Amino acid sequence: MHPLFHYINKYTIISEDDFKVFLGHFTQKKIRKKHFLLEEGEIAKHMAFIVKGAMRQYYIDEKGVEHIVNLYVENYWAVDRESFVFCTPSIYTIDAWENCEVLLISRENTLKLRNQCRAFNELLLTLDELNTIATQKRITYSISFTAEIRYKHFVDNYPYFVDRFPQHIIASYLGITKDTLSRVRKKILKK
Amino acid sequence: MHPLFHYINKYTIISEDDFKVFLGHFTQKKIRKKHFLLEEGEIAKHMAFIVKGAMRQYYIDEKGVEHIVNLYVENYWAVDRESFVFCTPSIYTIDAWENCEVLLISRENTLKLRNQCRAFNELLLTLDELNTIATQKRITYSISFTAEIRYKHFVDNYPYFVDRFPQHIIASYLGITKDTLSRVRKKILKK
DNA sequence: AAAAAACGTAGACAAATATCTATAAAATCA
DNA sequence: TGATTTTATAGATATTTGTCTACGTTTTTT
Repeated sequence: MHPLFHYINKYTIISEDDFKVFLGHFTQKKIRKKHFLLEEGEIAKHMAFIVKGAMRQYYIDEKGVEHIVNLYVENYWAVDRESFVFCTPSIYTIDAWENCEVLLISRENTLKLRNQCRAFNELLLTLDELNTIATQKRITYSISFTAEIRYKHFVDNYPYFVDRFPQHIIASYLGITKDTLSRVRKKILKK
Repeated sequence: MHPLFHYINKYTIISEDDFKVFLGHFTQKKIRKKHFLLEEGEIAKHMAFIVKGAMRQYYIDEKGVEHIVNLYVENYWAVDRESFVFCTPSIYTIDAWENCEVLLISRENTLKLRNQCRAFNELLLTLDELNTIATQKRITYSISFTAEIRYKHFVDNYPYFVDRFPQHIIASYLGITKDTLSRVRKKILKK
């Protein structure tokens, strides 16, 4: 059975027939390590469901420093939502950290599915709801806690990111430098 | 015409009849300044649409320090989404910064409306979409920029918050202390 | 297998931010 | 009006975090 079918059934009920229609709105693609799903300045033409692999989304500042804003692995949706919805040039880059297999859906096709397929609406609602909850938490941690607590929380809640991305990526995701994360880890190990 | 009717029509199309059904799922309430919409440890029973007034949502840490995670004024929805959706005790407090008039909808009634009213689904989808975009931006700024740039960006994008909340609240929202914000402002004025 | 790139850690120092105490002005309350 | 609370700022100092350079290890590429 298709991996996306399993995935959708975690969130809503969909018949096999509806799923065929659903899947018909996606295209398959392989993205090799270090290649781009989205480059800064481009308009995000697709949402990508990650079947296999790992990706990262980052903002590059005036000094050329990358700031990781999102990490993605299997069953995540990778997209700059703002660019995708408003068709504005993205300030983000999304690239493959590992070789990836993704399913792409265009903005046009999301709108079609929203009209045709109840399950897709349910899915979108649920995903945005969960995303809203998760980002709220991330903001709360970011403004309330020290780097040490934020890192501990990250390790507890996202062990699969810790396994697949190096420390400097995780540091950036947490809004600190790799040097600071290295010190934080040293401090934790001493205890 | 009802303020909520205007509001909904910014995001989707709704007939006056449907709006009556819609509105029937809400209850009116006044919340006086410093009174609570939600207290830490409670389960969020309602989403609140703010017709008039201003509210703030904050997390209180072990030291008793308040960390402002959200600010709300007219036409904002105030809620701890996590608590509301999963019926778990909230870690947040939401209180009225000014005397408020709100429209409350229970979890039960949101689910009813989701089944009955296409416009409500559209509205939810759009709101979560916009919220996803806005929080993504907030996270990007939080991990990428200095306090000074974050504050400038805040003033440019949320002048109506600057007008209605004191500096120490805005400082907390930005994840810095009031002292730091005061210095940042001094530095900006010098230029 | 050799070369190159990426990664993690370390130390010295700089910069940003927090903490604490104090004070004065402004807003609110009684 | 007078008293109280809230708000904003300031200075001195402590703490946290960033910057930079260096080095050894691991991983990847050729």
